[in-house]
Amino acid sequence: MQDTKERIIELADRLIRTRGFNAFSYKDISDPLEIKNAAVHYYFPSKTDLGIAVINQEIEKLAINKLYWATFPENEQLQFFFDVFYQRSKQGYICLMGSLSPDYETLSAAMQEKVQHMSEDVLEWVTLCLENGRKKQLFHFEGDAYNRALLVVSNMISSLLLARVTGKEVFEKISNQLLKDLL
Amino acid sequence: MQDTKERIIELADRLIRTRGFNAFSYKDISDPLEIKNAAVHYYFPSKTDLGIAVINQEIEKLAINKLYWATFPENEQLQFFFDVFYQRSKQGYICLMGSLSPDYETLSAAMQEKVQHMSEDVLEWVTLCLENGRKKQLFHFEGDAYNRALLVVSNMISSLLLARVTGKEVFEKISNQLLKDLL
DNA sequence: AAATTTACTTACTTGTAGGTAAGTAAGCAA
DNA sequence: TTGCTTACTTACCTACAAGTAAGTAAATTT
Repeated sequence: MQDTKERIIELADRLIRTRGFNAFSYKDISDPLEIKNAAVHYYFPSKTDLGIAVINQEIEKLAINKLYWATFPENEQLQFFFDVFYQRSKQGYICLMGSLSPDYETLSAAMQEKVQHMSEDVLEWVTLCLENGRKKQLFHFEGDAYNRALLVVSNMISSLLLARVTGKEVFEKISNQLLKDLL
Repeated sequence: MQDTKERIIELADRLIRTRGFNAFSYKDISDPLEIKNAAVHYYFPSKTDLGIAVINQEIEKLAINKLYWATFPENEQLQFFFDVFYQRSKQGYICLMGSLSPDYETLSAAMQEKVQHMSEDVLEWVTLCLENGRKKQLFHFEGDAYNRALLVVSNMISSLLLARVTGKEVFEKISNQLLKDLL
């Protein structure tokens, strides 16, 4: 039953996005899955191990998406990217970066490294997407593509945060404004 | 010694910004101040009371700043606003919104309300600042001022988050890009 | 001078956190 | 069929979380 391991990661992912890494316990995982907390420790000896598994899964998901999106023009690629966040906003979830970066100082060195890795991955992809899109005249913006990518990523992260507090319509308002500025 | 109460709020504020609301305990406050944890409960019976006090202080600080800034032209007002965040980024602190919104679902109803209040306050001010600044031709942007304010606030929040993970230079890159787009 | 309030401390409680050691039933491998 | 591995459970531990009840010394009010 490798199934259990995947269900633990799945639930941990949801808990990190909804409550935060420091606000869920092994009990929050073992109870709904109807196993004992020691069973969670069996697969993930420490909470750090579990956190890392969740981040790794996210990094892999991005890698798969990147491959799939690569066949489309850059403006559509960026739209796909936004859609990932849009789906999350509808569920009331935030993204891993938005959840883990506030807790950054409380995370183990190993988790901090993974969080860094993930953010670099995302920023690198958005930078390339914007850069290539501009060359093809699909995007129009001034300045360094990396700086523009920072703006895009930054807005994705915190529009999910704001959406939770001030209402879900906020996400669409921010992403529409962002796109208008770029196209 | 009303002093103790203020020092508790001060330290709680720092802990919320550095570690997160769910990642500090009364011990983290009582130890450095060399008092007992019950002394913290004396001033703030529950953790929620303490959280609310911290948010209230922030709302008051903004109110004072708003009054002071009002005598300046809007582009300078916005620069002052950015500077508040810039100072935080240099300290490695994040803002209250960036810290409390990921934990939003785990907060008491009373704290959730306060967080909402704070975010509405900030958004209202930035919206007015942008709107008035545009009328005076100090800002140049397309679309609704509120949507643009969302973008500005959203970037302030998450540039502090990103700065923590990918380096402090990120804050300046984002805010410079933002200002360039507006001026 | 007596009563009350302020600003705490002492000493506790209950609950839960993350984690571990030892056991076990079922499956598979030699 | 014996032994090893997998996938857990049982039963526990230590640490600490938030919170409280009762006490107290000093200051303030009446």
